[in-house]
Amino acid sequence: MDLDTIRTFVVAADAGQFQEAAAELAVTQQAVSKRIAALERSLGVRLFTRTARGAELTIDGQAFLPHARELLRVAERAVASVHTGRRPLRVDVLASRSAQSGLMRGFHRAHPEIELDVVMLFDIETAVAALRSGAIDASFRAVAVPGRPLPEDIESVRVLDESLQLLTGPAHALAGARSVTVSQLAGHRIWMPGIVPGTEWAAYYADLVAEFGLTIEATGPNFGSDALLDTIADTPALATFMGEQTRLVWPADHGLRRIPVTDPTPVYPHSLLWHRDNPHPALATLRAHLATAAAGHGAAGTWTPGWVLPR
Amino acid sequence: MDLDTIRTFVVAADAGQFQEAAAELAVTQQAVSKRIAALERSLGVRLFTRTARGAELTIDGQAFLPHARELLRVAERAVASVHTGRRPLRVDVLASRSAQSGLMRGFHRAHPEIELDVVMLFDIETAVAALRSGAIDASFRAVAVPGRPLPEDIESVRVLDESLQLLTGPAHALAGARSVTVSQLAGHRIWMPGIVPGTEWAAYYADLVAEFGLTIEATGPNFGSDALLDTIADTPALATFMGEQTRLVWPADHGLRRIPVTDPTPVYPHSLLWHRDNPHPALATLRAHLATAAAGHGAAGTWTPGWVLPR
DNA sequence: GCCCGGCACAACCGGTGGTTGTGCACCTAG
DNA sequence: CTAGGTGCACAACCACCGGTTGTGCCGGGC
Repeated sequence: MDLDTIRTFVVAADAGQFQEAAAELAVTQQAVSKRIAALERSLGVRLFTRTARGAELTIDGQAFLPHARELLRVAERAVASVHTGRRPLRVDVLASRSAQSGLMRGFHRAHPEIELDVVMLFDIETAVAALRSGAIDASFRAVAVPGRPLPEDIESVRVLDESLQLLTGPAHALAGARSVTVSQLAGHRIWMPGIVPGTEWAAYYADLVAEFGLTIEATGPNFGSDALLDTIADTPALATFMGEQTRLVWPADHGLRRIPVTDPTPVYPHSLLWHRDNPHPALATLRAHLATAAAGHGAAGTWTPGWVLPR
Repeated sequence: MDLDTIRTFVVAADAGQFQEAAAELAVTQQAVSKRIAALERSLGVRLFTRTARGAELTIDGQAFLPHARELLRVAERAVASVHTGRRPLRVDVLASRSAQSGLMRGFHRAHPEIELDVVMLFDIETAVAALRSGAIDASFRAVAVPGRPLPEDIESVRVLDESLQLLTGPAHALAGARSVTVSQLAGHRIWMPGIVPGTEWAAYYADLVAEFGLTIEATGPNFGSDALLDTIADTPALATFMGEQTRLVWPADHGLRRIPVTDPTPVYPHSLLWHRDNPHPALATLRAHLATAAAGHGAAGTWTPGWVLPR
């Protein structure tokens, strides 16, 4: 199916005749006739009834028309999404089910008129490069990693502290606990496949390990969260960390437990990053929205790495 | 832009390599390569970075991907809309801004999961034929026109009584009235272009004229509601009837007045029609919805033609 | 360093989709 | 009733798009 054909259908439906549609599309009447005939053949229904003074929509044609218009609208938005200049606000998040996506959903609910595109970059270095090049407009990252200060043309504001929770299977030694302290975790194996050395999240967990003497294993390839949850559910000796706001997709609950961690509660500090000179009008709206929506975090009894800037 | 190309892009993005995408699409790797290259050329951006073990999305590619998926979803729905068997519920309404559209909007709000297609047929005869052929699933019409009884396989229920209002320009003699009685309208010219003899709405207005001695002119071609409103606004001697729930689109208010009519208030009786044997599951939902939403009409002091069945 | 996996380029070819030319049906005016 | 005009469809022709096969190049891994 070809969008030119769809457009031809819409123009012909609006014009009420093929002749005029052909003129508008700068092709011959015969070409319009053939396009419509091909579309009708591929759909298996008649879209127009041909009359002596034009062509009018059949019932099927009337039903199809709004869908055809929608198709053209979506196509236009798709093209605009990669068109430099007045494109949707492009935001980099950690993962599609992370707390950051929750923030973006909240922003979308508050400003449904603002077009958004969400991408997921590798690490803060990639994100900063993308911000500077204009490839993205904003990024959620943990900032101020030692040895990797933000360039001065990149600004940031801390928008959300997310508590970490322990995720275990039903047979894990701590599965029955209402909550666990960090010191209780020493000696337990915590498995976090997919941690890549050199990234800002690796730095976060490295600090967590160093400060509290935890055992975090990053071994094995990351086969996705499904495989991770599968293994956690079936392996009594393994647990993992997960943000409290992470939305798990777990068809039948395999007995997974989400257990709060205390004394102190490790929190992951999400900051919004943007380029000082980014002119996208929606960026200011996003910043304003997050400024209001992000209150009430950073409580006592929590832990972040020492390099995290105060709020 | 070709939807096959879009599908190729999505499959390649999911697969992470052209080779596998080609196998899934049953074409050669070279064909995929050419399709992607053509898409990139037409969009003016690079969508994939080619690596030694496949192709991964660029930032632009990541931004484009959800739009591409949406495009395929919309295309699928478009095809389904004309596909016999498990297609959206297809409802015939009088006009896109009529009270019936309001009912359908309410239904859609109550049941957003039900797919709807709205068409506008010529008159009740066409609608009944379309109901019997299965081309539509339901129709809003005024029923029981003399000499045109419903076939026994078509069922109906009265769902909404809509009061008529007088619409005048600012210079009309009645423009200042808070309300007018039907008898006051005698002698005034009421203009309703587009009334086609033989239709059920023509029968309604014919009865209205006969009963109260009004003057309704149906002269002149119907150039659409914009042209009608334009003329009404500028012509002191002309007024027209309009349903109280009709949504007017009138950029800058040209001083149009909507004046209630009383003693009695003419109301247009909207009934829902459907075929006795129509198996569409959403049809029962629509009937149930309208049964609850349609209460509180049919008040005293209103008028309908004698042939209208009691509620 | 060699092999292998994966993408791109080249050459070739068939079919799709455009054009011009023409016929036919229907409406309308005289 | 007929003649003319309008508008769509069919036929023939042709160019180019989009597929194939064949091959080269690049990068990673044993």
